[in-house]
Amino acid sequence: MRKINAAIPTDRRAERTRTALREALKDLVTERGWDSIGIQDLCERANIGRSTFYLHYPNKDALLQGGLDDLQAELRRQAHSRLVKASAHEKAALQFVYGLIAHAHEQRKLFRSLIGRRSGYVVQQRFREMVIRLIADELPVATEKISRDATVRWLAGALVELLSWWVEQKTPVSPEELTAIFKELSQSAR
Amino acid sequence: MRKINAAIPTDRRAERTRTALREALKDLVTERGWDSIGIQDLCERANIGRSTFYLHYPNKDALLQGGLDDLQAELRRQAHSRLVKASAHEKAALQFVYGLIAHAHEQRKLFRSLIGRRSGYVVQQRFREMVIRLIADELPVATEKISRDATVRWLAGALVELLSWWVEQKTPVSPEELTAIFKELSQSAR
DNA sequence: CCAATTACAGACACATTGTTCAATTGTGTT
DNA sequence: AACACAATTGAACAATGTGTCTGTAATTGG
Repeated sequence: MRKINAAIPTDRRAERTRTALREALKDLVTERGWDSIGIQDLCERANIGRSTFYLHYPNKDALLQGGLDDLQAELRRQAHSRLVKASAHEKAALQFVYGLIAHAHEQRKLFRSLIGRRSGYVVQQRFREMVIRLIADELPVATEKISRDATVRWLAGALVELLSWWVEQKTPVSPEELTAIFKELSQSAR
Repeated sequence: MRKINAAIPTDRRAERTRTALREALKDLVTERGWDSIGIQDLCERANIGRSTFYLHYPNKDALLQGGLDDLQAELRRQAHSRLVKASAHEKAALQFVYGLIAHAHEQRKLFRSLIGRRSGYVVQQRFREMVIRLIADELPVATEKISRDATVRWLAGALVELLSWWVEQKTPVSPEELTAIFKELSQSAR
């Protein structure tokens, strides 16, 4: 293993290289999914020497890590702002759900690659973990006999899978409809 | 690609190599997860020549698929026999759920590697597809406005994720309890 | 401007994959 | 038991990808 300067890049070149790589990753994931992408491809797309890649990241996964952190941060921001704007009686749980769905709608192609059939393990896994965290934050504390953890996981799995179905759908279901469907189906969790 | 005789093997040797390979897969997945397993490893563990592998399966995935197909068939059989024995008022759908959960309970370690955090993308994907197929078969035809496909995916995602949670749990929840939890949570789908 | 950092191309050893082939062994059948 | 046939084997092969290391050139921050 080599020493990686994964900390805050001060040099403009490093900055450029990294953003170029992230853009390339996003593009390629959108086009071809995760698994078929090699480091070669990334570097070519990013116009970067292959050996340069290893100066920044030890492998593909490490590169992905950063990108998903960004996505998660954005989703959290969205969820929060929507929550603030929501009227009082709308302040039910799972407000972020619509935010997530809307976001998936806007970036349909990206999400198709993120959670669709062609995506890769790391991506799906991280995405699901993210949704689990989001739900864990927003789900009201259960008083029933069913374990809260179990409910969270159950709900997250359902949401992610439903999203993955939706994103590959050809006939359009509106984000509002999908949100309604999900809430209708998942009402037992309240 | 090569021609694969995936049909019913009449020759004992073929039979033996296949079961040996499946056993090896099961063992290795349990020990090391999916990703780190190479075809080399499989053959060594199964005591099989590497070129022999390709006479039966084109790649790792195909081997896995075969195993999962068996599991699916077995679960279907179980579900059917349960359904026959069930009393009239018990004849709810999704009879296979308990079978799946019980199976996961018996082979906890295997399932942990199959659908747990350390598993690989292909495995999770194939497993989920299997569950989707099972649910699609057993879910009563919906008459409501919610798309049946959506419901199926929603339910499958929930079940798989719940299983994945359960299998990594330390404090024991019994298979019966888990089945109850799942049905309780998912009752909106009826 | 200068010293330090970063990028680069190319080459290297290494691992893995999937294919081919001739020779050998095991099987089902008669 | 003998036969024809199917499966297995090990070895060799090209192709691909990975991670490392080099010397050199370019860019940067101070």
